[in-house]
Amino acid sequence: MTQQSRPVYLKLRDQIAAAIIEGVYAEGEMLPSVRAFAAEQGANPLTVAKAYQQFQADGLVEVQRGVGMYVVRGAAEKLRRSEREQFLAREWPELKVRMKRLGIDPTELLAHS
Amino acid sequence: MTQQSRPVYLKLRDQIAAAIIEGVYAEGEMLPSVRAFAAEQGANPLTVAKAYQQFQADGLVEVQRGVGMYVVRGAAEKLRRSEREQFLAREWPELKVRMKRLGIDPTELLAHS
DNA sequence: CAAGGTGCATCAGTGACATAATACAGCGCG
DNA sequence: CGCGCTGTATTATGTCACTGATGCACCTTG
Repeated sequence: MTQQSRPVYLKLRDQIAAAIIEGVYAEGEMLPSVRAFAAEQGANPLTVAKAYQQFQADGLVEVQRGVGMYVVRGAAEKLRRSEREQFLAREWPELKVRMKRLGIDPTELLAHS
Repeated sequence: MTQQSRPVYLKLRDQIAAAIIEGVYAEGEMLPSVRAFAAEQGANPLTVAKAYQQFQADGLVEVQRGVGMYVVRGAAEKLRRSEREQFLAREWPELKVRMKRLGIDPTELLAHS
């Protein structure tokens, strides 16, 4: 049967993204080192590095070799915008279809807030 | 960068589940044979069989050896209920948190219907 | 310079996934 | 019965994402 568990590096990636957006890792500040974060999360440093890499590629964090990775100014808002766009374009459409198929009314769900 | 492509057998499984709920494969009727469906989808018969297996295990389809797999009566509603429950319990909570973080107002999305 | 911290490149191992080639057991129909 | 269709069990192979261990280059600090 196997399973389909979300890869660790993606979980970490989402977790970090949320932290950046919410200001836990404020702009201009340093991200936890790959080793520190790995130890904290019980993961492998390389796996953490893989999660960090995407932010670096997107220009959301800057690497100072031998020092660490810093959150770029405007990263939080930039990240929020791109994630928002991704969500609306990719996930929401099929999500809406699926909810309709399951007989779920989105407006009803908001009442339980 | 790798990918994160959903396994084929899970895609097929979702596709079939949707078809059952929507009545494309009506109750009492026969599902496409593993070979036929495999040829149609460009997949391997074994992969299709793997997708079918879950429905069989959940008692949603019945196997008549040498004949084919039939959709059990009440399968559509049963499937809808279980999927609905899954969605509300597992996906929606974190989805709600995530939407809030991204500054997305669910009510706004309904306007685009 | 020496020590300890950073990220990162390289190589390797593991397991899920998909495909393939057969073979078998059961059923329907001519 | 014989043919063709069902699902399924078996075995094998190949691929690839994921994870991990090791070592290196770079920086800061004392």
